[in-house]
Amino acid sequence: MKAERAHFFNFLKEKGLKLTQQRETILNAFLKTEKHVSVEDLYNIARRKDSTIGQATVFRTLKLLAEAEIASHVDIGDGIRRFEHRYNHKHHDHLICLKCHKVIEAVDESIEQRQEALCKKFSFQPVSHRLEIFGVCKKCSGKVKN
Amino acid sequence: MKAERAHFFNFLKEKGLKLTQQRETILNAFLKTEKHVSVEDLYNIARRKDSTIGQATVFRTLKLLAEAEIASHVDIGDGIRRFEHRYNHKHHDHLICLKCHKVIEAVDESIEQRQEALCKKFSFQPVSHRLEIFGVCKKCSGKVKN
DNA sequence: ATTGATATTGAAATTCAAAATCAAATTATA
DNA sequence: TATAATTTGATTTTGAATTTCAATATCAAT
Repeated sequence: MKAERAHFFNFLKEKGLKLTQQRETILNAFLKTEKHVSVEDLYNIARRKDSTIGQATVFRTLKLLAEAEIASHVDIGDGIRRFEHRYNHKHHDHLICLKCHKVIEAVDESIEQRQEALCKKFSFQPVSHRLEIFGVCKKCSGKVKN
Repeated sequence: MKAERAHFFNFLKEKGLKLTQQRETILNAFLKTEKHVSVEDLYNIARRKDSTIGQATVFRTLKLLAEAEIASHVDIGDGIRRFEHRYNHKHHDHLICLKCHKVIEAVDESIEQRQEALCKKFSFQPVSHRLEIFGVCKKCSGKVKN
């Protein structure tokens, strides 16, 4: 978490951008949560530290965090853009529960390898990828109804 | 294509819905194109057959086609919902070119199998999944610039 | 073919997240 | 601390998705 902060401060400096209280507050809030947050989610969290922070600033700071490769987008299929930690986090796939909306992060090396092979087959140079599996998690499949 | 039409007509009947000229025109237009179309794309295509058709009807008909499992959603990452053929089409992954936006459809059985295994590991019951690989296609990577 | 109950249509309005605007406030550098 | 540049937050705007509603079309039963 120290490293992310240093990385972000450096990123700002290199871009000629300024380190503001708001950006720091928002970064800290983002780093502290392990959830997949939307702009609004993080806005509500950050506001607890500084009630004057605006949605627009959260929106813009998340964009910067994505540029700085500290955050990345996640789409869990509900049309709302969410963000997750990226800095020093390995790529992973998502298992998304359709009932409780929990998101499980999973890695499978052999899937990754097969993807590479698939790309080679089409002479396609992969830049990024995403795998989302929608279904019912263990907890929810135990329940009788809903 | 005959089969899809029969399937859709049957779907409508079972739901107590009506077969209208517009729905038929839109279905035909959808079946004829092999592209990944947005509502607007299909609206423009369908309008060539019947200039009085409205966007809302195309929107609603595509929704019905998705319910009837004739169409399914594709998200190529630009925030616009597109649709592709689903009826009697096997599940496939997408290789999406970031430069020319071409979409390659690919299937890899071993990836599918590994996904199943991954779900088992988490006692997760998969319902659907999607794999999108973003990168540069063969054609575009040959070019010197852009 | 006609009827009548019900579904559908298209134009327009609404919704809602994402993005842009702008005057006032803040920051970094000299 | 003065200055130039960036940032902020309230607000507005955008644009795709979705809904509304009065007029129209469909279809099963006459």
